[in-house]
Amino acid sequence: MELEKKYDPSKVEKKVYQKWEQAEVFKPKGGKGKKSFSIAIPPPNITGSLHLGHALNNTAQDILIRFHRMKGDETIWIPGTDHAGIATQNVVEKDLRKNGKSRFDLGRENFEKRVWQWKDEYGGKILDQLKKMGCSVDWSRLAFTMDENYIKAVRQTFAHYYKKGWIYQGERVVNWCPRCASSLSDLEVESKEKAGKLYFVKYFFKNQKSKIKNQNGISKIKNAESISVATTRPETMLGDSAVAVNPQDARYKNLVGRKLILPLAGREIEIIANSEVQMPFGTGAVKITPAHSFSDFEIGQRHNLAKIKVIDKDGKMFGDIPKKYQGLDRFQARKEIVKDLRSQGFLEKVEDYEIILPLCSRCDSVVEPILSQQWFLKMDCLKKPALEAIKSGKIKFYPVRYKKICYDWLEKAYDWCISRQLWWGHRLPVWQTKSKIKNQKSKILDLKIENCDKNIYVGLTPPPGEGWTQSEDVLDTWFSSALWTFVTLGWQRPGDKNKDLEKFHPTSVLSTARDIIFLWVGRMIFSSLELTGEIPFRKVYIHPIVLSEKGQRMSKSLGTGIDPLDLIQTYGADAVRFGLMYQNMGGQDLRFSESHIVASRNFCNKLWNIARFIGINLETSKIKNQKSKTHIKIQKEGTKNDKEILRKLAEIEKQVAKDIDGFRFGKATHLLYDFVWRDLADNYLGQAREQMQVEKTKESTQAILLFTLIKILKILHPFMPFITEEIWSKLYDEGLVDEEILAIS
RNA sequence: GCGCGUAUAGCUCAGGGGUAGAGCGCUACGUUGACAUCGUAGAGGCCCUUGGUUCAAAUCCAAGUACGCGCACCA
Repeated sequence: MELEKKYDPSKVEKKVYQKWEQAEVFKPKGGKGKKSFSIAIPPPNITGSLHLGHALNNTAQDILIRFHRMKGDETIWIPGTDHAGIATQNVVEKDLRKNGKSRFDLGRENFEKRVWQWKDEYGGKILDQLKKMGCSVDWSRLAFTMDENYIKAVRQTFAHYYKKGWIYQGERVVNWCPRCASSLSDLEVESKEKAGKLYFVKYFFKNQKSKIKNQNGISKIKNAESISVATTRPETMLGDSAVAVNPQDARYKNLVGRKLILPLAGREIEIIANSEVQMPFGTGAVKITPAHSFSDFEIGQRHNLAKIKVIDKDGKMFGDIPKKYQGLDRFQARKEIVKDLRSQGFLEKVEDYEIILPLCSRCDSVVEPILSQQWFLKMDCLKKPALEAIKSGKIKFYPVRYKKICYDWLEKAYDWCISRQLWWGHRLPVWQTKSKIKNQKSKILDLKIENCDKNIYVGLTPPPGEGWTQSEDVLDTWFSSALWTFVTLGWQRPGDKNKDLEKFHPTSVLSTARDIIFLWVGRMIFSSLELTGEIPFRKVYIHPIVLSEKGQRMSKSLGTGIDPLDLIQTYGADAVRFGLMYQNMGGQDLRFSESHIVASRNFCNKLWNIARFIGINLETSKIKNQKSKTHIKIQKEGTKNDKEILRKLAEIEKQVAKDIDGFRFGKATHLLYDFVWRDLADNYLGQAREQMQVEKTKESTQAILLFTLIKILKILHPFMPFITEEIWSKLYDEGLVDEEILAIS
């Protein structure tokens, strides 16, 4: 067997991948008594290209898949991409802006077309990257969260919830991003601390009204009877409908019920008692703005206060407010209002204060709590079985600490705002009509439920008849990705592919990063349990997040990102895979160091040269004619060295299998590295050289060398599939192994 | 504020109750040897701090410090 002196991945990888594809080795192979093993890939967003985190995650999954496939399990790994509503919309808008255009210039329909173009381009790139990584996914089952059947499944799900009465429409305060012009879920909001101010504003009692109105100077109203409130957001005061104090607060006890005149606006508001007010904070009196604050909304509900909107969806002041503030940007308005409060004597003092700014996780704009009409999904009934599945251990977490994190979130999750005011995504399957419905009980054919209610129709297809308009809103992107494991396996899809669902669901493993435990993992669990009656996966593997060597987040804009494709080009896919796993020791983060990729590249070459050494020293003609090529009589005849290497080899095989099973990829690669380099190359190869000089031990040593090579290729294959397959093919060409393709041997 | 994670060589990290380990980097030497993507030799460590357990602690326990992450409506 002749091998070139150096292993050159660029000559091998493409060829090998094509060979696998042609032989259809990635498709599940059934058989009697076969266990099934399945993974649905966390579908990458179509926003751009894959980063090192994806490379790590996909390598981990490919190791699992290849390991089980070689074990003889019926194995499937489903690839796909996520339409990623708000994220994708934003990148496409950004792209448009380069040409000075906005989505409004295109209009909704053309904008959607544009995003589909984007999807074709970038979705394709992402899939190509999976190939370059060597991922053994079943391409015949490629999925996208906006495939035709996926759309149908999403609508079916919406209708299902709606029928159960778990979806409702309501006017609530939601996180609103003025730039994205959409509502956001809590999980899409990031909090950042920032230096700000705390403004102390005097609200005067009603009987002082005339005095205030005639007021020009500060001195005159100084003695007027007033109550002081502290706020970080004075611009919202125009929407105040009360001032709240703690009923326990001796300072204000007697003032409850008194009327105040709202500064600048001149409206009358009341002092109310609320036990949630923290007495030590500020002045102990807090202004209540039900339309622009989550907590104030709650208080407002309880006290039946007016919800006065003063900030519009574009972030500008509007509504029933003094003319001079109309149309002002919210931050400009704050300046103006503070100025006016000061000049009119309402501003008592200003203190420095660290405020927590809510920011849009997609575009970094300051999020505005705004009262608006949205759709919600009730969590009460959905979360119970999910909690049970986690608690009971039906779903296991690796590392185990994430179990509690997921459980705690789910336990206190409240109703999920599922509507978004975007153009890209699954439009709500809700139609409304202004005209009176003649036949209130008109049956809905495709759902067979009576879902006409308040002129609302919910169904898979538009309702019969004229005058219906579909909701402009789209669903939160996680509403659809929550269905990923079972929709990709054919849930609600007619035809014979539904066998997949039976065979492969629940999936075996979900491998993902910790930052989407809430967004995705939790929601998959309750969605799957409700819709299929099954858990979506048995094990959840949470892999470390890949940081730069300095500990920063990998990010293109920071210049800290590393393109896995560049690494693959330099070092080869196997080296990138092995190097990433070598660093994956199970911590919550991983500081990526290229030195380990270098080491892995060298390791590949080491392996190559071990094979070369063995190839040179084998008398292939002899072995070829043996019935079983790896059959060797080592037990009795072996030297001390032989026994030692074979014992270690057996140990490694066992240990690596255990480690893969327990998601200890780092440990497995360390073991393999040390065995191959130290025990095999450094020690045994030298010993073997000597043993082969002696006629008595020559033949058995050759047999052991071949046996060890074959074994180690198999053990290493899930980690470094290309080089092992290439060496294997050389062995096959020489007639040293029976099976043609290592990946399924 | 609450919770979680991490702390070992210049860097990235293993290990683990009893002489401190790897890769990368660095220094010196070495190509007839499967491999210079290699080999041999070497420099380089209060194993975060303080207590506790122990014959013995880098390791186990507790507290502290630093850094990172997550959650939380304190206006």
